[in-house]
Amino acid sequence: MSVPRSSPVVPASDVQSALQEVRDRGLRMTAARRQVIEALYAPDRPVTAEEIASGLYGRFMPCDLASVYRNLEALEDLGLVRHMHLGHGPGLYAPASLSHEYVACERCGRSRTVPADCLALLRGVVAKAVGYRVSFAHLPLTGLCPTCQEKLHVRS
Amino acid sequence: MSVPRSSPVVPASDVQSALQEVRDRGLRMTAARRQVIEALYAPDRPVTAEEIASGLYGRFMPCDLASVYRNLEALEDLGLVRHMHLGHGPGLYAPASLSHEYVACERCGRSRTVPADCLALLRGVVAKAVGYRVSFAHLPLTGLCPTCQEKLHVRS
DNA sequence: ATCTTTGCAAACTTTTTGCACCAAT
DNA sequence: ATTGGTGCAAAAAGTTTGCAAAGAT
Repeated sequence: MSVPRSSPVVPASDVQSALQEVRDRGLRMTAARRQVIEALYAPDRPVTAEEIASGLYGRFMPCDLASVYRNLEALEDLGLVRHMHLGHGPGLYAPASLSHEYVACERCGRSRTVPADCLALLRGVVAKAVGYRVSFAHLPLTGLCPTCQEKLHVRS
Repeated sequence: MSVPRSSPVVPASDVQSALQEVRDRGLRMTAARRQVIEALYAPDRPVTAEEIASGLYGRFMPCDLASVYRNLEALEDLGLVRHMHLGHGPGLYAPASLSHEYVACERCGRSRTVPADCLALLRGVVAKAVGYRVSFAHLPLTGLCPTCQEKLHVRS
């Protein structure tokens, strides 16, 4: 026991197993690296490198932005982290262990997860139509969320 | 009668009507603006601002990159142009009049168009599953093209 | 003559890289 | 004692902005 660590909201097993995985793969466990990992698992949403570097609004110790990027790349190589782009603005990083994909609203930015069976259906439709095997991880689906559809009077 | 213009490959009507539209909307027809418009319509694929500024590999007169960006923004405001992102790298611009969307291969970069009925099907699936009204214009679908699937031995 | 638009240069944003020092193993 | 990782600073890469001069109307 004795886990007097930073964030109380974190699903401990995920963070812990990520930390373990990193050590097992022979990477050194430094302060910066731990902050990056914990910051990634703390919120329930993808975060920017800048947010991680700044300590996620006081929840963690800040560390250098370059180190954050280098760590994110290392973690991505290990398959623990993935990133996505929403067009303009910085890239968004999330634990790869979260097996779902996202739809993001182009207007308000709110994103939600897409159930796996829906993703499978989408892949089937595209595969049949054009033969591509589509993924929704690096460039997530985007569109208008129900709320913004109302605000913009989008019909049906 | 007397159309000694730059590109012979262009579907003339589109370029011409775009040029007309711009004039009709009260924008001045400058050399730089014409180059941007013609360069957008010339190739059968989305192009980068840099490509346009450089004269599209000798096909058009080069012009300043800042002017290209300003013109692209103006044309986008007019609804004549749209742009999309493929993650890393520069944005890609295309005439908005082309009513189709794209799937891009994450590995080789090759992109092809997605038939409208397939897009409608995709929208239906997502709308039913999560209520979002998805678009594929700003962030196109990405995945692996059939060729790259083979090369990577992706099953089925 | 007016007032957009241009080209150039500089700023800005996001990400990468070089390097000397530090610290995990 | 190694050598991987860190912080800092500078460089890239893509895009935006300020401004005086050029040019379309």
